[in-house]
Amino acid sequence: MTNGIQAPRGTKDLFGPEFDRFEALERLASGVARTWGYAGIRTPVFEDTGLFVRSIGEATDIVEKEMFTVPPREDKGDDKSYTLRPENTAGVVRAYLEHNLHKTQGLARFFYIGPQFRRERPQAGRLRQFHQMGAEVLGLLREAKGDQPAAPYTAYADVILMAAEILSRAGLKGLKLRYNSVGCAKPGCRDGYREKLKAALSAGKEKLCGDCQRRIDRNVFRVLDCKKPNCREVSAAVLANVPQEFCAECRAQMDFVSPTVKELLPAGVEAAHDQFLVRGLDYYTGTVFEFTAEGLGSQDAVGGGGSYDGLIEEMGGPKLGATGFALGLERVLMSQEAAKAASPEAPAAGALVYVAAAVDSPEPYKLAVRLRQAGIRTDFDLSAPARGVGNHLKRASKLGARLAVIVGEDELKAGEATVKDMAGGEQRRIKAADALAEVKKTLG
RNA sequence: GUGGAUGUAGCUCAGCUUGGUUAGAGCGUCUGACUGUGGAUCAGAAGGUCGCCGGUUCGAAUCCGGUCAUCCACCCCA
Repeated sequence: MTNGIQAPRGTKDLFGPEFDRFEALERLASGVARTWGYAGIRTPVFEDTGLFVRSIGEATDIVEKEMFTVPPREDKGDDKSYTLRPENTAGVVRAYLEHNLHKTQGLARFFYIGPQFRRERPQAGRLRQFHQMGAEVLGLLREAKGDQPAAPYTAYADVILMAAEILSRAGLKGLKLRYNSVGCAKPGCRDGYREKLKAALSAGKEKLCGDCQRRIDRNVFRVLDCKKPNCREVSAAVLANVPQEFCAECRAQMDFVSPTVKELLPAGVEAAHDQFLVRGLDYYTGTVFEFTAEGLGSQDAVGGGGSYDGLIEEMGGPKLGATGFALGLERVLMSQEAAKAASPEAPAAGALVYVAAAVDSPEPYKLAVRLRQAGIRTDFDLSAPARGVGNHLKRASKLGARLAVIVGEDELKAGEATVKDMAGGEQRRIKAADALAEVKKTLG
């Protein structure tokens, strides 16, 4: 067909077996998100242009040259400029604030699935309308306030592990997780490192490509991301001499996330700290990450994300942290097909188990992740390091949990866990190692 | 696009007619009673630019003007 109308450049029609695979992946992703205790959200496909400029950043490639923008219609007295969303985090944060969720639930966990739009030159794995599945944890208290303690770093690991779970269940081969810290906006953190990088890279400026020479002033970190061999050589030398230097909190975040994620990642997913990893959006702080897989050509990232502890405040909200990820569904499908993987079954939405951390330790969280990885819908409180048992049971009952698995100081010392039936109230102590089997048996 | 109504705490609303101490209630949230056991009850706490801008006034949530937003009906439409 050469003379008629065709789908716009960079878009595609989805039908037949492709539609079925797409739908199966959507079901898998939302099924996993639900077993991890995340609730769904759909935000508008377009938003005020300013929302993206403010969140993603004025000097980013996305905002500078890749947005589909509908200009204002001044003749109709309309001075609003709208833009098709290039990503979904800004919309979710906007909705979180607009509906005052920081006041009604404190910590919110959402997942979304939907089309995103970027006006780039299409290539394998890069469309102008593409689809993402993502998840966000919003409302992490960064420092203690009154009788509320600061949130632990669990949430930052949680989103990585959930993304890994989806990709792994999707049957992708050669899954690799790379992570890094990009520092935060606190004085002396990212700023200090940025200046040192700038100075060091400027010294070897002539060897860098034209783009990178410009990036030194505009956005130094993107130099580390350049794929050109000369630039890589220069940045490798620079990184060897200018070690990353971030604030205590950013380091602590990484010190928790790194071992926790490595221990709990699904089998077959490799993980490595990669100081070259940066992100193309300005709102990221602290730990960032990216997943790559086989079968994708030059665009080999299937998903990525990280924390964005400054964005909620930047958008006019309170000082609360957040973290999240997004997966490119078309890329996941490409990789899935290359791996000749069959469309996997989504985990069934069974009864809810609540894991109660009554002691400040990573062990209860690890237990929760293992239950989820076994397909059991499990809720875990990411907002506090530990709570009293009564407080936890109140939450469990409000969430409608069928079972509560309590790990407190006694249990931790003994290597045990208490499994309690929320309806009848009966409970028993078991070996922590038997918890999964016990929960499975009880749920039938 | 036309007409009507409404903006007060996270939610539902009272207060406005007749301007006057520190703007209230119920629900929700958090904390405690109950230092490791939930749903009930009781007590306490947090939470507000009274949509925004201007005017009148000694004084405005309250009166006046403008503006923005939302809702309803009509028109049109998937």
